[in-house]
Amino acid sequence: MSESRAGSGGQGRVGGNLTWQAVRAEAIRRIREREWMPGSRIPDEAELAAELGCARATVNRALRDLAAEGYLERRRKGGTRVPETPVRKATFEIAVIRQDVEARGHRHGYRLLGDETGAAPDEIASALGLPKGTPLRHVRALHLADDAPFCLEIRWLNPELVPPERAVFDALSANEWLLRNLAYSAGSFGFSARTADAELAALMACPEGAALLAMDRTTFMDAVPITAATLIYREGYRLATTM
Amino acid sequence: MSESRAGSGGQGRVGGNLTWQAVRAEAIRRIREREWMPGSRIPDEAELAAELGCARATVNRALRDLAAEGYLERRRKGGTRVPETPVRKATFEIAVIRQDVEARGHRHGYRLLGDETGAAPDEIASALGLPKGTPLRHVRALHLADDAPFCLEIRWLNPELVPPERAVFDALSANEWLLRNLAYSAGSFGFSARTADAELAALMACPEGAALLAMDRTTFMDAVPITAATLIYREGYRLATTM
DNA sequence: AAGTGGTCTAGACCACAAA
DNA sequence: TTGTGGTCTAGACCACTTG
Repeated sequence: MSESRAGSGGQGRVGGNLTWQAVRAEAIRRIREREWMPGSRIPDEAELAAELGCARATVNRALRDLAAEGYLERRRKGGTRVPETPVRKATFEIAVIRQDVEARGHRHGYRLLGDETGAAPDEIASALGLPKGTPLRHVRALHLADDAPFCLEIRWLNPELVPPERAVFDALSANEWLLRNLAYSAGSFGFSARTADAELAALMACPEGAALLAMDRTTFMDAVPITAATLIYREGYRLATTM
Repeated sequence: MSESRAGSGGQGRVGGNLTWQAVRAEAIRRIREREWMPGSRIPDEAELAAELGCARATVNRALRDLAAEGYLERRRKGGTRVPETPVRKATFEIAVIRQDVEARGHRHGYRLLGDETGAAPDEIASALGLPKGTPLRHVRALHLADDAPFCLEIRWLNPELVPPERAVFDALSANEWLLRNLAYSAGSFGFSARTADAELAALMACPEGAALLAMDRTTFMDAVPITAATLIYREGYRLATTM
């Protein structure tokens, strides 16, 4: 999705060569001004290249980028179409919690709450594709921002990949250890809202009944489960990104 | 990033040519196995191309893809590095609410709750970069899934771009009208949790005090504000994606 | 069967930022 | 200044899918 978007001066011609950003901009213009109607097929790459006066590869780069952003749909032999109702894509940056805290101008603190290995709850095991009752390492920790609770980290770990002897989370959080030591290859995550029960309220220093943002993730390395985690953020937390 | 990830049989050689996916896979392997250490610089494109036996453009495509995913950091003249603490990127698909409902196997329903134009609250005006008191169109609507409340849409609209005469939201939601009619070029969005007050509880048919997931967005077309919106989802809603 | 996008190559020039 | 990534070109072959 359109990285630097720099080019020679920004866009347009460079002595006769159109940049892919310029092609992209022209395509967006045509979509926005209904020159290319929703649902209709647009000219193929070779045609556009000839019309715009650039190489087909340049057109390809631009249209591929737009397809990744949801502006276009492309299929071999089927051609390129403007979607009836576009599904726009937005990118989130999943940073380490410590960095998140520091980026907000706070001092990061960390407290390990618990770390034991035992049979995983059924829902966790199934989310990781493991048989019921598989032993997993269960870690709970609290991240602080200027000494105030910021994020509760609740996690189940594959003990074979993250053995208690090798990976100690007294000072460095599992969140950070994993990101540094295990490059995951696949996974999923989601957002939901959760009501603070008495225990949560005590931990997060918020009123019982408060609404907290929860983010859950599962990650795998080549189909081998690494971890299932839930991160519960302090009251009022907002996770944001730009498009 | 990394679209189809197909290639000739998946990856690897095609009679002597490495695909960019194969180069990508090899790079990930070297990162994961610490052949390329975190923080260190990796060989430049020309070197890798020679080593792997492919064109530099192929290496470029692979490494550019990895950089977009957060696996690598690239800078001109600075070379390509493995980040100390990677910031992984994940992509969300922002679909029309109706499609979201239907994708979950429900029948979508819609009820317009209100539509008036008046001075915007200060916080809304400032989020859109408008002077205090700018008149905006204020629309509220409820989306239903099988007749049960699914999502409350609260929105402020730029009346010049979305005039009440031209854009009527009796049957088609503003959500869908906008996506169909105004391609936005920039914006931001965020997630947070919100407690249901009495009014919200009544609208969403949930207990007062329930935790609801809220998503807020602002969108612009070439720096011209289009809309600021808050979508409040039913209790228990989870917005998910994969990486 | 054939059309369209997906990708590779080899060579070239340029922009940017580090040395 | 100069090394490294960013991009363009022209030509080629291939893969997927639709007719």
